[in-house]
Amino acid sequence: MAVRPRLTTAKVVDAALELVDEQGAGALTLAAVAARTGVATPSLYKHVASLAELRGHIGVRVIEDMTARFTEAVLGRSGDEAVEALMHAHRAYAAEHPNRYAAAPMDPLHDELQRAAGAKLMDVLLATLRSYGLEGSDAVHATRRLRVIAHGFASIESSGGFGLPEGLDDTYDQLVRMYLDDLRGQS
Amino acid sequence: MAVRPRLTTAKVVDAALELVDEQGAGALTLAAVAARTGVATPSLYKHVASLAELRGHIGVRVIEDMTARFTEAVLGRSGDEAVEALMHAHRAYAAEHPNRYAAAPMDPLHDELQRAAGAKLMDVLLATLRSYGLEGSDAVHATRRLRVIAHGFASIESSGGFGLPEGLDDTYDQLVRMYLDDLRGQS
DNA sequence: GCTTAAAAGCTAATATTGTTAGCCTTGCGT
DNA sequence: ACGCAAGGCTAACAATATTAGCTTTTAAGC
Repeated sequence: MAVRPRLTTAKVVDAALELVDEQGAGALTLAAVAARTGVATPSLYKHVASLAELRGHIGVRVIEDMTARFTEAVLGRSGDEAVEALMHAHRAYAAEHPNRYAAAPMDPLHDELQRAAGAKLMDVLLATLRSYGLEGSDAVHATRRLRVIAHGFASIESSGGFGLPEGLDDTYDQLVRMYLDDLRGQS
Repeated sequence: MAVRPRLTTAKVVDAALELVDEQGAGALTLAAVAARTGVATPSLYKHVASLAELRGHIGVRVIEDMTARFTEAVLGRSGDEAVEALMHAHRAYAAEHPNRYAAAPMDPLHDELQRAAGAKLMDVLLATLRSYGLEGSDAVHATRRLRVIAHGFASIESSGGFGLPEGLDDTYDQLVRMYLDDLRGQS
């Protein structure tokens, strides 16, 4: 055989994400990833310690992707405009990759990679709220409220929990406005 | 008479829920349920069509439980008081059974049982908002916003996604107040 | 009271998956 | 040129979901 294009952990995660996007988290199996990467199943263990660890990598990747998207959305904006852009970027990501979003765990606390990725995401949220001049625990609470709304909506929408998608844009706009009003009133 | 304590679908679901509560959704296996019910694994198929169907039953049960709790919480109250009671009941249920809550799907659309259970839950939400005099799509949007907040918070809290639990009561109170203010302002 | 048929259990068997062990080859560093 | 580690492979094992078919119990009808 010629020079084989060697596999890497990143490529394994790529294939796994494709699989999840296309067929849902339940279809994430080492056998399927192996088939997609053109390799025998046990060979994957040279790049990934276990299926559980692969899931962890997926979580990290999703958080990193979201961080990148949110950062881009927020660049050059501040105040309400930035918060709106951030929240719409959140919804857009979940809408583009519903299975992936549903698969990513909300508790990135299992290993150091996840913790670090989660911390970076949190930094973007905090920075986005910076112009509101929130201090200490006020900033923490405001960040949590933002997460609750963005994740709550994305979670329900991406799993089809709203039933008919009719008027969902309006619902989300109302949520964004509610949050902004609250930020203002809280002062 | 109960010459022999026969197994029933409900008892299988009971055992499955215990298992999920104690060891998480990942530990839900037919073998484990069989062990807990004192029966050989294949015998479970006399009461449940498949593991997937068992998961569906679990979803229905969770929705029914929540409906009962919410109904009780809301009885004899109206307006802001009712909404507060409902939202706190939601959080309490998820906090008492975090694994179960995380395991229950947000899209009860797979079979008729799930759809019916979901509709009943929705009826309670709509009834709770009745005293605000919302009509048509306004009521739909208000219900959705309520779900987003309650589920978003419960989802993150039950999976440990908030990190330190410090001040979570305050965060939730702020969310409840934000929603009530929004309901008022929307009028 | 006896018969019988379905309900509910069991064992055996199969396919799929995660995982480990051990071998073989390739290509890079020296 | 050569050795060795990285990265692939096959074989093997345990656990699981699921199916098939047998046996026993239960309850109902006569």
